[in-house]
Amino acid sequence: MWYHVDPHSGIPIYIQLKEQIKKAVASNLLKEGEQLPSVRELAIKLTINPNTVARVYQELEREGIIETARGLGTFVARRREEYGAAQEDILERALESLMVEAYQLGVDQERLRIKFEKKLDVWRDRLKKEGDV
Amino acid sequence: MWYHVDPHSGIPIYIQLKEQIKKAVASNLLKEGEQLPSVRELAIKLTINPNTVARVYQELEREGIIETARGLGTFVARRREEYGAAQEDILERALESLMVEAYQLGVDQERLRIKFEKKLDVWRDRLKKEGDV
DNA sequence: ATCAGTGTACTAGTTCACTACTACACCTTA
DNA sequence: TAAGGTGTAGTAGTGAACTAGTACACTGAT
Repeated sequence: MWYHVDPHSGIPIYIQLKEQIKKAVASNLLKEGEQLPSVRELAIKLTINPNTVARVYQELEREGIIETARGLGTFVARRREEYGAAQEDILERALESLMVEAYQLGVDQERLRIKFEKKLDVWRDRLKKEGDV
Repeated sequence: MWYHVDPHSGIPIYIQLKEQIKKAVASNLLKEGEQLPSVRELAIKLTINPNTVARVYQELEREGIIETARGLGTFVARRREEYGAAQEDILERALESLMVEAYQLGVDQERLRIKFEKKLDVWRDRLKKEGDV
């Protein structure tokens, strides 16, 4: 639908596509259980190789974001609820990167907090817009 | 000093080193004007090629984080204070990535906020510990 | 059983990221 | 002006990342 990809951007095609799908899922544009376009269909629409789409789907499946069934298609997985040490660690690093980035950009802490809160609100709205189930 | 690097980690050496330096600057372990180890010195300590270190320094200079002078050495630059549309954009993306990541990890918004605040405090402490100038 | 849909495996080629070797250019001090 | 420090430039090789071509395997409906 709204997927698009630029082979000349320097960023690998499969990364571009993967990020778009991840974001779509996280912002509830793609809802739980919803079917994604087939490997071939998407490949044709984006004029890329089916294997490239397949790779994206495989990686997303390994990350537990989608589920795929041979002969049937690919679907958005149920959101995981568990939250262990590994997740904790990843989030920790992500936050640290954000701090470093902000500093490098010349953004002071107060400004960062405001930005963060604003973004959090936006996200909350997106998730609530079509309350799932 | 505390730099270390693993050639077998899968992550490029120059990325590892660059991130360490960026983080050191952002957390005020490396202060404004402070001199970094020379290309050769660091290369020998880490048993890597001088050019790899040089690449790190070049990229960091392009990002405005350090300043380099032929024949003299390399130094931590003054922190930039300007804050334009480009910066705004980068920060925006960083925040968005964080939201997506958190969602994927199964972290709800409230928990994310708490984590964020905690991290912000840690960072504030680091910056204040040796108030510059 | 057959068909038309789905995802998958295998293979291979091309590009480029990454690192290293070597030699050069600049600056400061004595 | 010579020496010893600094960063830099050019070149090259190895390997892996990325994508594509082609053929296979599974599923559900007819």
